[in-house]
Amino acid sequence: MSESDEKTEYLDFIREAVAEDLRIGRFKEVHTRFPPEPNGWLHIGHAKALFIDFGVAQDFGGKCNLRMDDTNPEKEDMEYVEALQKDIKWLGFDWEDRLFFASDYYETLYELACKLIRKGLAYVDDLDEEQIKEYRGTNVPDKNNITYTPPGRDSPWRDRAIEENLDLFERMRAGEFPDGAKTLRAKIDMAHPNLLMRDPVMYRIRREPHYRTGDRWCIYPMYDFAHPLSDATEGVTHSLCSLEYEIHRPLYDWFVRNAEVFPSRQIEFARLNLSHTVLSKRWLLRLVREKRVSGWDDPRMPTIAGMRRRGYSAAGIRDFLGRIGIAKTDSMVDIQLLEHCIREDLNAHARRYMAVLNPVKLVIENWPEDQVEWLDAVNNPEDPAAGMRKVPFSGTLYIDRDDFREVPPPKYYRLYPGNQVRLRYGYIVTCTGYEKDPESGEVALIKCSYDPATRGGDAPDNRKVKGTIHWVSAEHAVPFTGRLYDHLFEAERPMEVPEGKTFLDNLSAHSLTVEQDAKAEPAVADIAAGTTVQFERMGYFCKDPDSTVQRAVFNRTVTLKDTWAKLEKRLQDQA
RNA sequence: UGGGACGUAGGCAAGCGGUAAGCCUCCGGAUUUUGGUUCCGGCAUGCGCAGGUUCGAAUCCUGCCGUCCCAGCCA
Repeated sequence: MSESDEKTEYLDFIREAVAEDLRIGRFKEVHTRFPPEPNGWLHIGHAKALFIDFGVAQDFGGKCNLRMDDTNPEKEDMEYVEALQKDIKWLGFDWEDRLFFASDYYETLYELACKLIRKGLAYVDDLDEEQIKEYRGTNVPDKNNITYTPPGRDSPWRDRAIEENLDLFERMRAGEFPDGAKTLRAKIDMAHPNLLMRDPVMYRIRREPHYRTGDRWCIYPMYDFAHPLSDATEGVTHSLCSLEYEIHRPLYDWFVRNAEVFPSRQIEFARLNLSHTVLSKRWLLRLVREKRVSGWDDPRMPTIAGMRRRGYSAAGIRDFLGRIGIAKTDSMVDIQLLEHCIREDLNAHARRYMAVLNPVKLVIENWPEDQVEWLDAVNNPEDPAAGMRKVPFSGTLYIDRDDFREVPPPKYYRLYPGNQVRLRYGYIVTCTGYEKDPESGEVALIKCSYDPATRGGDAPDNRKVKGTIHWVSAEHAVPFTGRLYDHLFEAERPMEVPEGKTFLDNLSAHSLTVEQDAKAEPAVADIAAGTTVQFERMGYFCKDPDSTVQRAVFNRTVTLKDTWAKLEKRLQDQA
């Protein structure tokens, strides 16, 4: 940025705060972290956090760590650690050699807990779960049966001697007490208006093997204690997290201050909500467990793995993340913005091919018998460097059923009896008739005549041909399965359901349509799994790993914008 | 109820006392061998509401209303 720039570049509120911290010398550098718990797959909501954590560090010349926030042995697994890394890497974020685990800090954390005990700021409590809740003074109904929050009461064990606490805590670690028998609590203020400050639990006893530390520990630190101190041991300057942790900040600061560690600053932003889907591990897990989708990487899932399989590009996702902004307002982003970003990226980079999803045969009656012509086709009109390819043309083709009508609706300018249309890169043809299957009543065959002077699609006489449709030569066609995906939920906000219903009732009935009989031009056979291409006029498609040598499977990533479909619907609604 | 936050267009989101950026959606129109792309144009006399301060308020003050979050030995 030159100094002559009148307008300073816009900084979101986090970058503004970070810049200020640097300016006043609160920190000398910027160091952030992305702290997932390895108990689920990464979704687009996490990607927003990733984008902020890594983005802020990068913008200020700092670093961002990847830290597995694994302090709960009941839910975490190495499988997730690996999946998480794969997805983060794929999205384009690089933590270099800084992959850390909160579980590596258990010893440090234990020492810090002892330090707090020695300072008289933590104690071993014998109260059980129910009692702790009761003493905390929450959810108490008053005489009018309205719940209110009276001040809590001190635990009878709150004033144990320091030596006794130290001894008990050591014995907790040594495994002398059964699960849940004792906890270590911070001694703060049982009358604090913020319930989190009413002597929060720091350690619980859980005899559960941890995926990394095995059975070395039977006590595990709680998030509120472990997180600020993990940040501190990594020298994290800015601990960025979502809004629901705002209320935890006083606690975060309390631990930092009293444990006398590096003073990381927590800043909260609004998490992402996306229309027509759900973004919570709990609900996504339920979709998987109840087999409403094929797995965490089902192309309909808002997981990164799902989007990758669907054909979304990392660049498109990153573009989206950059456009939604960062603020503290609870908001819900229209999924159409995501789709727009994906289309924009794919439009520039995806190769074009011709493929027919729902084929109907078209015969050119005046085509020389058995003749095949290999015509030139552009690979990507947005990118001349992508070059050209040859496409075989013959007298028997497939076209999409939707490109022919027995009686055309208003404004329809594709094929219908008497009308002419251009076969892309091929010839201009005129529909001379059609045949129907007597059983089904479906159109079985479309007859056309072609104009030999229009090879390649040009009209030498400059006649106006409004429609251009795609096609596939029948004898050269490569069969494939098309999986057409749509929004998982029809409702914009799937979680908003009437009494007695659940979000599962909002699941869309047509989030997946399978086309078993699709046909593509021969070049499609060479596409590698995982590659996203455009099937002209139909949309972007990604070759699925389920593909076999005999049969390719393509997932529809996203449709092209379809002005005609919109127009037709409007005309139908009017009628 | 107590505590913590947030309200600018259909959806996001700038704005930081000088007269409402931008993006998506939507609606027009031009170009087009993808009804795609691209390009032009339209879309808040108004910033949750009501008062107040000021020459001037989305920005400052007061009061109200609405929405979200917390009340796990989850993170």
